[in-house]
Amino acid sequence: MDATTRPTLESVAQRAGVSRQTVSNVLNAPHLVRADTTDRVRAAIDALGYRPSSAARQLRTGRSRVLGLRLEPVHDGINGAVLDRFLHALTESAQARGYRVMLFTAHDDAGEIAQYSELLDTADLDAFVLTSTHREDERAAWLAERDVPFVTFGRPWGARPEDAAAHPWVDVDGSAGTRAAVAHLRRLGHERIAYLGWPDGSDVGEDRAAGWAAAMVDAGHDGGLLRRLHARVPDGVAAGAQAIERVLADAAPTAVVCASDSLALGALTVARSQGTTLAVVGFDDTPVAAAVGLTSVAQPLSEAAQRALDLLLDQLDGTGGTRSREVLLAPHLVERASSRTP
Amino acid sequence: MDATTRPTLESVAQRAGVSRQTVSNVLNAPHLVRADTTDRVRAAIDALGYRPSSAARQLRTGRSRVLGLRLEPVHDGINGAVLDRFLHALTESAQARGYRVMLFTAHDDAGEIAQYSELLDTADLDAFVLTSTHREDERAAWLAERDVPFVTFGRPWGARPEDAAAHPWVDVDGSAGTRAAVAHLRRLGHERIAYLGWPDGSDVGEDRAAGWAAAMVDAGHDGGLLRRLHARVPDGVAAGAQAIERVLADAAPTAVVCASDSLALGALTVARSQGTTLAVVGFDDTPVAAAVGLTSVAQPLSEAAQRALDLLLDQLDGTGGTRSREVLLAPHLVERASSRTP
DNA sequence: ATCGCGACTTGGAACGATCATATGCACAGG
DNA sequence: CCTGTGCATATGATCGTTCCAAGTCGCGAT
Repeated sequence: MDATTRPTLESVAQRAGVSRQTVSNVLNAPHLVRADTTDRVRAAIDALGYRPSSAARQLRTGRSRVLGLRLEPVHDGINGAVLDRFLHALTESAQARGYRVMLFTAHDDAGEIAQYSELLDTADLDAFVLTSTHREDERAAWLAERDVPFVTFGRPWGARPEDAAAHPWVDVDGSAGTRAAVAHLRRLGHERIAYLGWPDGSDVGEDRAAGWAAAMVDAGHDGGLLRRLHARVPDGVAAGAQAIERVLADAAPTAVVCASDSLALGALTVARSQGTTLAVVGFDDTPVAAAVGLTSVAQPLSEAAQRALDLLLDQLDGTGGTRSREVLLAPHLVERASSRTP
Repeated sequence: MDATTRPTLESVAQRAGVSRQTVSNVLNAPHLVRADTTDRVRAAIDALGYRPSSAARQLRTGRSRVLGLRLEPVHDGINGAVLDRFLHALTESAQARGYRVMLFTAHDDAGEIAQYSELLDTADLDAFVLTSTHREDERAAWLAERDVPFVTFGRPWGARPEDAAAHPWVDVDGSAGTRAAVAHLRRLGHERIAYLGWPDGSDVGEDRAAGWAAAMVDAGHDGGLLRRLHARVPDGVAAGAQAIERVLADAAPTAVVCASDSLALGALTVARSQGTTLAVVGFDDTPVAAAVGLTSVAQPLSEAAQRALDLLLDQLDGTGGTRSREVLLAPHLVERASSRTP
């Protein structure tokens, strides 16, 4: 009983009166070991407080049970909270399955790829989780080329249909989110429902805008009015405020659906200061939305993280147990005071 | 040139015409190797694209160059952004020094300690960074007892003076922050400056409140008025709004300093909706503050992370180069539209 | 010419796990 | 009675690095 030395497979084996390999089998291939031997070994493991050294295992197997994720700079803390919650859920799910999350930073995609390369070479990371996918994302191609398991949180955006199945991914259906927002507002009696979205070029933005537009067309609105109800501005509270003022003056909507809580917060501020009864719906259900009573489209981040992990484990262990390699989750609307009857 | 096999010390040594150990020395103890030999070895390393296996190194040395950090659940995304930015800065600094950050989650301090134990045993983590320190924090004692290097982001709060030097820590001087806020407001001509803080029991809260109180006493205000200007409410936007209404009615302040941006946002909302010219100063300079034009006390999070890392490296390598084991950083005020002349 | 010394280099052992292969053993079939 | 089969367990080799003790080399001193 030397308290200073960590127990190893060898010392456990000695105590249980078996060999190294038998102890290893108890842990990694229990079906090979007879029940009574297993019991004796387990007792020895508990008695000594044995825990396997991941360094030794990693050296031998080439696997580390560690996932890599790039921590992006906090551009906008309002929307940044989305990734924060995803990260927390991912860490928790991974931990429950015996995996860890290791962070790294990079200033651009090329830097991220350089980090992949270094982490794979030195730390033997098992897989990566990519966020903020975008058009012509070279990161996915780089990893795929090298047969490194990975999932993206975000669809593979691209013009060609085969891009959609390029690699495993998890995403939230933004279009369904804005559609639900419109449905909610129409149920409350709103008809002229505006949309505050981002400028062209953002695929996520197009997706969210498309849901609103489709729902409005379904409701019988024609193209001319839709164009006047649709503002495209860069993300931000101030931009949202200015945009809603223009749209209010031009098209007199009674409600507005926004591509983000930032834009929605701007709209809400204007509405409240002008005493207007404009109903506002945001997107992402950030803590700010909860704080100011803003109805918002909530992404199921916890589930997204769980599913992303499943997709990874399928590639790593085969223990993920998923059917499809593409997972599109439906968001749900969190109703608060900002959406009321017109 | 076998593309399928990673280069090892051995293959580099062969190519350079030296032995394994010499290559290792070039990397870890360059002073032992003659200059021309070093050059040849370096050339071989570059030619083969050699990168040391951290698993093998870890197995031999018992060090992993990995830091552990508990990712707390996102209680309030407004203030949660503070830890988010700290984490980003920490990851970046660590990466620059050859260290990585590994995450874990836990539901309470006991769970966190269980994770320490497991991570130390299995993954040989080199050190931990603790956040959200509080009174009678058992985590620090557990780690200290086992001689595990760690730093806390947050002072060791405790009654006895010797607690302050219990272990290395980095913190931001909240008291100096609120003091600076009061000074700023007085410079603008404000005299009756209220304070929205948290209920008793939060050491961070007491610290911030103390700065305001001291500055007000310096300005010649007496205890009676101070008590009426000081509200204690749980954190949150709604709580902030209600509290400022009470204080406005009771003590008629022209400005208010808040313990958080959440409280400040509540105060600001009330001020704007009532058309009052109340000046508001928040705390933490979260992205929300920037978004809504709220003057706020900014914590130097990037520097805090850097200093925390230095304190760790001092314990690990001796390469941190710090003098003191306690680092108290001064915050600075970010002035925006919410603070104006009365 | 030999020795000693310092500067540099070398090969073996070790870290703690897993892989591949070998052995012991019980039992059934020829 | 011997052999083949299958299962449970044991043994040796290996992953790639660093530690350790011993080795080689050139060069000036004796």
